[in-house]
Amino acid sequence: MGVAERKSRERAERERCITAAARAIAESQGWSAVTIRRLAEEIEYSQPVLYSHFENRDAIVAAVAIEGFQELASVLRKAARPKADRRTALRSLATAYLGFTRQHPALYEAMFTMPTSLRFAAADTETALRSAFAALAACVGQSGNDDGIAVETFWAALHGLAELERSGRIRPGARNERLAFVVDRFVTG
Amino acid sequence: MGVAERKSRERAERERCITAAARAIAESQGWSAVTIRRLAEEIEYSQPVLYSHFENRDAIVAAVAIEGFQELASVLRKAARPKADRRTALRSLATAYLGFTRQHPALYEAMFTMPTSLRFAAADTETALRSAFAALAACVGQSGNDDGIAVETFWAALHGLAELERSGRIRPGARNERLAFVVDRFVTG
DNA sequence: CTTGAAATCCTAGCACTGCTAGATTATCTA
DNA sequence: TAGATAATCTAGCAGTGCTAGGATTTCAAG
Repeated sequence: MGVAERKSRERAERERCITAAARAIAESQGWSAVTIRRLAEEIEYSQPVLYSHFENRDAIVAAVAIEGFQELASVLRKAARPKADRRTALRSLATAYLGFTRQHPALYEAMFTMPTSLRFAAADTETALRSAFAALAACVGQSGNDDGIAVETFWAALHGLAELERSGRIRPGARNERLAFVVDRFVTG
Repeated sequence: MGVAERKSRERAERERCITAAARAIAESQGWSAVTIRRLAEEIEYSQPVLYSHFENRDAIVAAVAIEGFQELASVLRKAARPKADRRTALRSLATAYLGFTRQHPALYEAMFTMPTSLRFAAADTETALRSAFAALAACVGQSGNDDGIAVETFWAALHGLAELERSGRIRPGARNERLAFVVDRFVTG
């Protein structure tokens, strides 16, 4: 009896629709426009249906964030293809990271700025986050026994640049100079 | 007739109470607990009175953020007292910055994470923000004609560390190592 | 094909939010 | 003391996340 499979497939598809709608609305009108009623209207179901898929609104944001971590990991892996020297490798990585944050600001917001409960979420979060971090670590590497200090710090520098740029606290014109500067600090790592 | 002066003094005092209450509630229960009704109850006035002081809720958050920028500038200025070498100066600055973010997480959140409209706010924001930035620049300095690139990047590194640490994305135990690492990258600036 | 159970879904509503119009009260001037 | 002005409150709107309980559909057994 394939009826159970069909139902579960339809459920999965509907769940995909919910996160897709949430992401689309957030990216075009901000996360405050992502309301349960709006999402329900979008998928053409009543509001309570959403709560059979997600525990609450934050869980929807978290689901989108996990998507984001997976995509970021993929982007970083592609950017970290073995390059000639360390400088161009780091530059490629940093460019990819900052490009991602600029192309998907709402997604990045869901990943880092929004829900404080995300770090306690399902194991998916952990693995997706670790995957993205691993992509960073593979490129930044660790000199001697620094135990990932360099990777964490490099990540923090990129994240800080992304956030300050997004909020308009640093000059957008000097973007490339800052990128070159931060890469320069880390080539001799 | 000092009646007008008294009234304006009382108004200013009440305004101070509002931001103080907002800040206190935010720091103890998060910004989501800072509601207009709650603030009204706190200052023992009805809700509409708040709107004779601030245009909307965001303006209250912005007012708290400005306070934060002023305090951060003060903290950084104190930490940037002329030291022997550049390394200890940078280390003192970074320690002060990260200490501030840890001691006033909600305040820092209002300053950087929360309202996207803050950068367009009153001139007070600009001056307060510039003041804090100047305190950073005075210590980091700029080698040659980099036009503040080093300062912006250093700031971004600190901000990134603060955010990733707050959200539990990097190990809290390695805090000092990261601080030493980032300072190390910038001594030869 | 019909029937009863089970899964599915929707209507209606609660408590809360930011915000505001209009009535009410207090305050000061003449 | 009377009138005008300023200050304040009451009551309510539209919207939010979320949920209980009833209605509907779906499916398996007779």
